[in-house]
Amino acid sequence: MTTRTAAERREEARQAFDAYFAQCPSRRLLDRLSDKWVTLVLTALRDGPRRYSDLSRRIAGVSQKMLTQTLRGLERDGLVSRTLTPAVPVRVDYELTPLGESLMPLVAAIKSWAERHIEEVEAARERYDGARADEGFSD
Amino acid sequence: MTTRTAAERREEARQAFDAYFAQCPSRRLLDRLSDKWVTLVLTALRDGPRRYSDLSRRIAGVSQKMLTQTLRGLERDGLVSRTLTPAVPVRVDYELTPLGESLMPLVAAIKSWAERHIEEVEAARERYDGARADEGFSD
DNA sequence: CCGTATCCTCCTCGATACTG
DNA sequence: CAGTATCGAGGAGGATACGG
Repeated sequence: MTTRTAAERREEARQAFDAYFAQCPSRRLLDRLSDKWVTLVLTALRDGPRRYSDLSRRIAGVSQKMLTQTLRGLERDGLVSRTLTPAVPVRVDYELTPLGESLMPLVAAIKSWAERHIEEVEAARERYDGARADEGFSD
Repeated sequence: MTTRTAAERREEARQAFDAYFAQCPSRRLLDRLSDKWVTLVLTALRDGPRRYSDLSRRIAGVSQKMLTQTLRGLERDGLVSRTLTPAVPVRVDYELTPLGESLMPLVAAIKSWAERHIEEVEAARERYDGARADEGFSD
């Protein structure tokens, strides 16, 4: 039996792997942090609560959709808390939770590595691109 | 005078911000690490050099395209080195550079935070989703 | 064995318009 | 002020086929 082709078996393996991979804690964390707006929002909240409109102004170029979506995600994950003050007009404040705070050292660590090593990376990149250019493409 | 609309000014701001943001070292690092395959490749190389075909087997579900693309990127950034042995058939080995090695503690730190706090995140998530469900959507 | 080139499909994100 | 709803463009990534 096994009328499955190699392609089919591969496909199954991929799906099983995806399912497993989606559960991986480090992966979930990286997926969160890698989001373009997440670290910016977290950083904007570092010094205390901020209003929605405040965040929207401080974080240049963010659309309403992405800001809301990002905040919702962070709230859902318990990294940020949302406080609604029912007045007219309404007032909404966002703030880091203790869990969110505990993440900040990690952000700092990333920042630190990047600052210490970015020049090496840039240099490597130029070497690499330079080498490519040499090996003649010339059309 | 500025005949620019608010939308136009916003667009300019966004582009300027994008350009600035793209330069940010932490961002570049996060963008690299967040790539689905990067951490897997780095981890697969942790214990020494590996052949291309070896990596392709160890990393379930990766396509040739993505594996090559990932390795090229890492090589370009100086995190991984590529050694070609001209035989028939060819043999290619990949290995972490010292720069690449220096990144591993960071990966470990992420792994560690995730493992320590993932349950809090999951719990928060269930609370959040549960609360949503309560506030009656019932269409 | 180690790739590159092409096509094609999701899926994310921004723009826009509307609501409590 | 603080969102939600909808739509369309663009890019990332997989399948497939071919080259050194």
